[in-house]
Amino acid sequence: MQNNQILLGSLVQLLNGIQPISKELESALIGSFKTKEVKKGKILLHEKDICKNLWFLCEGLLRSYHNIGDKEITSRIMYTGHIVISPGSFFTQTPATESIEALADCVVAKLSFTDLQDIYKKFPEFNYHTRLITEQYFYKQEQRLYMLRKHDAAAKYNFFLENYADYLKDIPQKYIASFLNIAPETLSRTRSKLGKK
Amino acid sequence: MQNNQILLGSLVQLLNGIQPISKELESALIGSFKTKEVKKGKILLHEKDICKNLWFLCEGLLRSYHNIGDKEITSRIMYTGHIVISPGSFFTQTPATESIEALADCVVAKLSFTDLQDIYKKFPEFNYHTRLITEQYFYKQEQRLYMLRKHDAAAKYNFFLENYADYLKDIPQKYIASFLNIAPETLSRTRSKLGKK
DNA sequence: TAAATTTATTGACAAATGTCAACAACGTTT
DNA sequence: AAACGTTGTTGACATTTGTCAATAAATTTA
Repeated sequence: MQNNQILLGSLVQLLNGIQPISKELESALIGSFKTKEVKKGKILLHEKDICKNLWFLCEGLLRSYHNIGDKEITSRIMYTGHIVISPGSFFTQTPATESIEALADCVVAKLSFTDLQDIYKKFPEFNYHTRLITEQYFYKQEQRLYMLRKHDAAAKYNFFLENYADYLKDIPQKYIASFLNIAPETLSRTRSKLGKK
Repeated sequence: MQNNQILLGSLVQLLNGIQPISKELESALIGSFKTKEVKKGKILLHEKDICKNLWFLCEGLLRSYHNIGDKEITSRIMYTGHIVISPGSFFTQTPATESIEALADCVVAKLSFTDLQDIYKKFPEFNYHTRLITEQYFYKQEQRLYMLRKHDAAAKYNFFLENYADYLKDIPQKYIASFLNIAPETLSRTRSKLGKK
């Protein structure tokens, strides 16, 4: 395992891009994150557990999913550079209604909810950074909402291609299908109509 | 028009509930908001305009909508007590891809983007409040995402009943239908099957 | 209040997607 | 390489929802 400084480089860069952070905040963050490997297929967060950590996805690919009836529905797909939480559960520290699974071997850096609160206390200016990041994720989420209101399967799949093309080959189609809210068979047919893009 | 202090009472209460705000911040906020009436049918924000204001909905009912092809799609329904913006447009000060319309006579208090930035500068602790509010709205939005992935029209309409029952009679059915991503005819039939709840 | 306009309902039908089943392709393990 | 389990594809068909049209109901305007 490489050291935190290197693995968290892009996170620090992201924060500095919003507003330069002090050396003190930077080292508090780097000191609080614990990096670890998560193998493909492993579950990072189990439904009904409280999401006690925030993860920075240094490298890899994740999906979140929940169950409706007997069906498993993929709600988000998260790739390198993402900040990962189960929003409802993390924000309110209540049991999660979704699980998070590694779709590839990952390196994640985790920060506990309580350590994060300590950082907010010591460095209130950090609220500015996370406000802007939350705003960004909010907007991204809104775009997924628009996608789901698109008329037909082809339009939804095109949204996927525009936004997740780089990860296409690493995500099993059945997960893409449930992410787009269509049956796997429909996705298969849609793809062959569109010429297997 | 009543004075700001009264109309913004519930906003101040909301903020104090997160963390008590100083008298200075409170009066800066009350001084920066401008209240006005918006009549039913009026457009608060036009698509392609930049969302230069944040509104606090003191009283009334709003919807946001955008066009896909020749269809108008209602994306959000906002009622008394909501903080209202077009997220993508307000956060980045770029043209909006949606419009916001009054579904009833409203009283709104508006705060310009620049005045808000001034408040952030003078009262950096305010980032804490807005971070938590953004987190809350984020979570609400996620629930709408879940709703759209529900199987059938009845499940979607039940979500609506659970979350917007109080406003049922004030929202034309065609808007509810597009909010749920179903045809108005389908909603009409679904309602009669469920017994006109 | 009456007329005009918009919205909601209902029926008939078309189209898209879901479901079930069989089989093929792929990946993993041995 | 063979055997296994999983995933993806394809066909047949059922189901749901969308579309179009006619009418009724409600709302707005004159």
